[in-house]
Amino acid sequence: MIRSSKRTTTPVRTRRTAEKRKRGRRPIPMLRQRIIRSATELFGAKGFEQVLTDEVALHAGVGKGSVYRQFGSKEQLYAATVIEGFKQLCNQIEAALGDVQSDRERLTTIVRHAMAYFWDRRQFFVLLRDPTKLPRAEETRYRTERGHLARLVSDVLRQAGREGRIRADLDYELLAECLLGMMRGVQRYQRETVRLEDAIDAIVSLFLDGCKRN
Amino acid sequence: MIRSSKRTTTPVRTRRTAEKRKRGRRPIPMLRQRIIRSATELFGAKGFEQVLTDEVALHAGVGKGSVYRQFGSKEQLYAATVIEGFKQLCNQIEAALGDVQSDRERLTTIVRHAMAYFWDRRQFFVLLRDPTKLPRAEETRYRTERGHLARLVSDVLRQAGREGRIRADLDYELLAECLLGMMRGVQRYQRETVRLEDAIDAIVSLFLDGCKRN
Amino acid sequence: MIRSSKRTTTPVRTRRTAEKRKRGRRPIPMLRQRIIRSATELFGAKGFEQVLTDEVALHAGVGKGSVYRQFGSKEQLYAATVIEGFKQLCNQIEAALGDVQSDRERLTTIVRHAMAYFWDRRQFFVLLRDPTKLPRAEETRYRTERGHLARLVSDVLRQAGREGRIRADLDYELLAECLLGMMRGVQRYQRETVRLEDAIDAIVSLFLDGCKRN
Amino acid sequence: MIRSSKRTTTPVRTRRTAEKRKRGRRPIPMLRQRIIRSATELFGAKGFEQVLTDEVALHAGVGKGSVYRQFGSKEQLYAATVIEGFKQLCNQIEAALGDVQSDRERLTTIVRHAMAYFWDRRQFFVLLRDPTKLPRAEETRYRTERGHLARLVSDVLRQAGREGRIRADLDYELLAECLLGMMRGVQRYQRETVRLEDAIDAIVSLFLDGCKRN
DNA sequence: AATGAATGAGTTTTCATTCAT
DNA sequence: TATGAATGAAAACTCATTCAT
Repeated sequence: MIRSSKRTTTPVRTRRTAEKRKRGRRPIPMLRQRIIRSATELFGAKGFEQVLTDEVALHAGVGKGSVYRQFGSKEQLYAATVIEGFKQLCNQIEAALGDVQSDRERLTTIVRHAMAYFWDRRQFFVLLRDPTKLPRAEETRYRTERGHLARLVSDVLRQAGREGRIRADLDYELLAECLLGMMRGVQRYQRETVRLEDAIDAIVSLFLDGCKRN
Repeated sequence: MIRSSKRTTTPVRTRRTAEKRKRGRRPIPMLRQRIIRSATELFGAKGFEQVLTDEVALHAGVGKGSVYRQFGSKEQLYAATVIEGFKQLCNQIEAALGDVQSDRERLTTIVRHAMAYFWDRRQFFVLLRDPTKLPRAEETRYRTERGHLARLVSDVLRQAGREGRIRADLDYELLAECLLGMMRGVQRYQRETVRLEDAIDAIVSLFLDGCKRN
Repeated sequence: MIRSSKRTTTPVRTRRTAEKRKRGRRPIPMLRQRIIRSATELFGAKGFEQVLTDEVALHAGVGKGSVYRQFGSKEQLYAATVIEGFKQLCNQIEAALGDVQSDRERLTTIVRHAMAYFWDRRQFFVLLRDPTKLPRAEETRYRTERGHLARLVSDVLRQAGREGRIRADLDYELLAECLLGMMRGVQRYQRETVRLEDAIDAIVSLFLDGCKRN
Repeated sequence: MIRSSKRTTTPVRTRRTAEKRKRGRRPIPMLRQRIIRSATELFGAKGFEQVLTDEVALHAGVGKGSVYRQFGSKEQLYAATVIEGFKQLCNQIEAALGDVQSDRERLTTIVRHAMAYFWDRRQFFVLLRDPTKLPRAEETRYRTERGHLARLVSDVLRQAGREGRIRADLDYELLAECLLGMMRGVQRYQRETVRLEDAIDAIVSLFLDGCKRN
């Protein structure tokens, strides 16, 4: 049955029982979390179509029926997984951004967290092929969360722009996608040939300064 | 099976045209091309797993058996399709680069062609999830062609670097992937909100100059 | 996957009946048996390649998926079917041999049961064309069971030989195959023209006494 | 193109040009013979369903279309092949029987030739699964030729019976099938463990004398 | 007449989803 | 409620047969 890794979760729960949200003994969400965790791992590593529902259930130590009870369909499970991933990542980034001031460091923080997150989930850059197929609610949440990540970047830019440190004639949303795209490109095609820290640095530098000798 | 090496055959064919292609039903002229064209369209629009072999055959106006006779498997058809696409794109770019001098224009040429090519083939940025699954020969050709595209970019950079117009302390291969990644990001997440020409310009400018006010 | 070793499990099952078979939908009682029964009928009548997996499922009143869940492939289903058939036949024969003394009657018993068994399963004399294609375990079990049938014959002969009632200079294994071969030959080419009892008698007499006038 | 083994045929043809039948430059039958020869080899070794029409054509060094032009269908090619095989075998046996007198030697002659013939064509003992599927004409010819082989045996028996050397109360047709069946059984299940000459001897002895000590 | 490229009906197999317990 | 056995629609692939040359 495998009932795999509960890892460090148990002590954590003890430590933070106070945290308002969802700590109050809901029987199902635990199970839901386990599934999402497994799904993240598997989908992230192999991509949507390469993962069987059975695999997720097995890996989560959960009956396959439960996966369907919780998520309704494989597609929705995937959506939930990706959404959850974005949420976590955005939370991490937001928390980390609190301490940081300079534009370069803010962007480095974002890039570092995102690249680290996707380093083991390389397939998540692929994302929902066709969010249109999702139930309306999921589609919206998906777009929202994915947008959130992009907005974290564009917000940094917008502020820098407003405060005159970067050019003001730019489309910050577009630039945000450029930054995310660079990360993906490096992730996919250069992960074997470059050190993560160097990649982060190269990306941020390119983004801020460009290639031109100045 | 037969169908083998076309590489060095070209001169030979010239020599013995009379003896070849004699027995049996003559191949339908552009059959293989027709299939590739349909496959490009369908895979490009919907992605590998969303396309049925039957669809490709139907769309190409060809029997399904012919698809398998020509390509052996759906996976190999996909590989052939993508490889062919890269080849065409690279050819186009190389031809177009002939006329162009400045770095900015060279990069703009590359970006324009690539974005135009993928504009209707958005799924091709996804590419082979797992080239490992291909027969050795296909895998190699795939890596070669994909590499070719990246090299077109890095070559421009390298030259510019050598000639002192851009910084020399950069990893040009990494930067090439950044450029391609930006294109993909914009393609995927901003195609509804931005005009193609603006996107091209934004990407090249960002790449060369960065965001920083100078 | 699970489904594993039934051999030594029997005692265990008795011990822990309560804990097992608890979770999830309970297996449809004789599902596997139902499939084997249908497969026996169809394969026996028409031979391996003439039977569709769908037919077996339909005939068994079972979903096609269940056939694959239980047996993994058509080839393995066939193996299981033949093996099961031999087992049953050998059991029957062994049970029937208990009561019988004379060599002639012992052989008649074997021949009668075997011919009756194959009378409706004429294709089973064909057997596995190429047991090599089976998973190792199945191949072994197949050879074992097929050998078992031959050994039932050769054992009778060996005993008769030891006790001096038949010639001692004979290769009993070879003779066993001769006997089985005769049954098949008659089965296949004379079933329309002879009564079963006469055939049995003719075979046993020929086997023991030969054609020669004495 | 392979144009395979013509072996020792060429000299033989030179030697016996006189032989009336079909030596007179018929353009097509040559081709037909080549196909039948290949088909015999392949069907004999692997069985009907394991052989592809392409294989036969390739092995015969002939276009696949020619196979269809000559035989109409794979099923009919198979029939022709088997019929031809029986014909040859029967001819050989009849020729060889001319010189021989005693019953034992006559049977030995038959068994030796048949076993030798099938030794490399083990699948031919399987024969037509369902001759009913053939066009009427082929079905008839098949039954005739197969019957011919059996009759060669039963004729020997009949004569021996008439002349009082073997028991007269026997069904000679049935016995003939017994003899052929024994050959097949040994062929299939004992070919690894017994020398051909010993098998022949054992079969004939069993057939004539039975197992019983006399 | 001979050839082999093209074809598509027919099969096996997979796997998301359902459902009895 | 949670489970995993059962299901069958969907898909890839094969190969006997056809047909243009």
